Amino acid sequence: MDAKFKAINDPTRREILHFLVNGPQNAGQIASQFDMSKPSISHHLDLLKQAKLIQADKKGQFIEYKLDKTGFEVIHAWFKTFSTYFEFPKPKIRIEI
Amino acid sequence: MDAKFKAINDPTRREILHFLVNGPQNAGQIASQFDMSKPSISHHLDLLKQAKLIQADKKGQFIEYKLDKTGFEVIHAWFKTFSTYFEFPKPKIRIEI
DNA sequence: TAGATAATTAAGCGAATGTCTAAATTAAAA
DNA sequence: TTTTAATTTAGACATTCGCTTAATTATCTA
Repeated sequence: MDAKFKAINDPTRREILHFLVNGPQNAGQIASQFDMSKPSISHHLDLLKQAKLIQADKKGQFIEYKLDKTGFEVIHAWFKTFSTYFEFPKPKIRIEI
Repeated sequence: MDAKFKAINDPTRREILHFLVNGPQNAGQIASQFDMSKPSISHHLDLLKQAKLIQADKKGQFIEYKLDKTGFEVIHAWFKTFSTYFEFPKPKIRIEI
């Protein structure tokens, strides 16, 4: 639990998560999008992995990262504990009969 | 944005938020539920307030705190940017005609 | 097998975080 | 008005965090 909130606390890590919405990327591709050393990005990836917000798949010499539903669901569940206090805006639906 | 993620990163602050789901409480009442000094709790309340996750209402000598929808909606919106990648479990609805 | 490439691990350092005690502020009560 | 109570502000200190460079591990290729 702590690891997940810690993971999303950092802006670089949140940006990594957003990049991965467009599909899996390997560590080098991710790092190339930041003005930051590769070891730093590697460390960020490690924290995201520990939080189960991303998954790592080793593909030969490369390591491919993608979003992991597991961690997101846990955060989402925490968030929903506040829905008794106030409802969040929902997408409108329309039913025609 | 950063302030909100920072605010929910700390376990004490998350616990404060949960206490306030049951209704407003003043600073002393909140502090009494933690094995921690009042100034520390006061500081946590300040960070939650800056993040617009809680609101403060001065009532005479007391200060009453309650949840603030503003901040929660911003976090919720961030979270929803990942819904294109995977859907989160939704409550089932049933329509009878 | 030797060399090059992808990525992580290790070590170190300044900045930010969370906690405490002591002091200050504000409002109620005697 | 003096005292008490509720709360915050200030200052100090240990821990954690995010970053860097250097070293290590693992894999591919010539």
